[in-house]
Amino acid sequence: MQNYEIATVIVIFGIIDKQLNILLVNRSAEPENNKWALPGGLWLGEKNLQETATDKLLSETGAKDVYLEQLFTLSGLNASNPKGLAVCYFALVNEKNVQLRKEDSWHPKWFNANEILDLAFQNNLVIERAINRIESKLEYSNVAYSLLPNEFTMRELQETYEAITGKNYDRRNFRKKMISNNLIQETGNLRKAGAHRPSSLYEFISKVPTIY
Amino acid sequence: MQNYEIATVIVIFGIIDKQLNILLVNRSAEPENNKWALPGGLWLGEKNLQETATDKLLSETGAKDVYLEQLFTLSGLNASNPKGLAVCYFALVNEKNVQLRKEDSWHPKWFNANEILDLAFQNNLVIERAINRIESKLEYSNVAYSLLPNEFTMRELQETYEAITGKNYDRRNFRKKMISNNLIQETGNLRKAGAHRPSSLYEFISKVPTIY
DNA sequence: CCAAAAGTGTTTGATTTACACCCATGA
DNA sequence: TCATGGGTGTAAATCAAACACTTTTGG
Repeated sequence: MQNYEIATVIVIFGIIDKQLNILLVNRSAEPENNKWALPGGLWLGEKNLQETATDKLLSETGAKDVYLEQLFTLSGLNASNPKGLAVCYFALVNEKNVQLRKEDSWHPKWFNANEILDLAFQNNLVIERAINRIESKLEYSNVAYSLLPNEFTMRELQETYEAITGKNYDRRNFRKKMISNNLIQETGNLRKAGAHRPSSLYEFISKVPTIY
Repeated sequence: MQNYEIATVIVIFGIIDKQLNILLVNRSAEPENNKWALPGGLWLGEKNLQETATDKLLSETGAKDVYLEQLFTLSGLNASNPKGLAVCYFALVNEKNVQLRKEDSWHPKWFNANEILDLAFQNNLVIERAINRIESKLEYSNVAYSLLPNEFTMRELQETYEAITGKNYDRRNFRKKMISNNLIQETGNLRKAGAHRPSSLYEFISKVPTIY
């Protein structure tokens, strides 16, 4: 008789070159050996689920205090064991703070979210749902804080939003909307960056995840 | 060493006397013996999770083909076993079609969602999240189909919405919004119900759950 | 003809969209 | 002084909210 096999799986998002990217690992073990897959690990029941996912995220990226939200739970994680469960999460990290584990035999690597190949398990489904979720939370929540540095320009914020939704926004309207949202505020600092007017820097008013 | 204990738990909503109600059972077993709790059962890994929840819903209410959506998964289901997981669902049923199991020693019973007592496990949290989820889906999805009969009046639809959100709507604006939503259509039938103008009957155009 | 609920349209305000010019800086 | 990106305001359109009278029926 087979035993329960419970895994946490994380869709880790980052923005690279103004594009939404996802961190994948190349499996060096059966099943699905040598296929690209979402990072994850077995849940042993020693910690709670959220902590397990947090730990996995930390070990994979070095990222702490980032947005991490549960997506859903899938059964049939693994075709060879019907008693498999995958508890799926998604996380948003500032790619600049990420240290990938070069020595890792699983070769973690960023992939453009719009060009994801055929992944192991049901990972493509998980990614699709993760992207839907982040898009729907973008407008009314502060999720994006976790993708950006503490201070950022309005343009960087806009580019982050555009990377996620794939849409382009009018600069003036975007600014008005963001400010009227009461999610961000000016820090009072300026950033000089070349032969043009310096830009004001903003920060998120709250960095506490809002879960619905 | 303790073993994994994985349960599915369901928040079953119905409208009774124009109020949002939730089906609870009175536990007749340890742990939390004699406390009210959400219905649920152990997942044995024989079927997938959704089917397990569907089966539980059927056995508890007799309801089939209803809206059933996964909410989230909690660890620490059960204080005595850290390896416990609760995969939580919520379902919407038309209370008129429900047959509670009178002979059941767990005495299933409807409770007004606004007057829920102190429940076993983390069930109060689960209910809170379930109510949030249903409210946020109400406006843009067809979830309500599952709470209503196939044909219903505009007023019944409005009362259903009001029961869930706790708000009152203007009849004229509500009607306009519902029709412009493209979720419902007139069936062409009328219902005569007393000394007043008969009401048109409506139906949901689609009864396929929309999951985001 | 009266009581009861169903059905309907318009006006107002709020929100969202579209759109173009001036500002501060470095080279 | 010029090129570059940063910053701002207004008009039009759309959407949401407020609001009251007429219709159909049964008794």
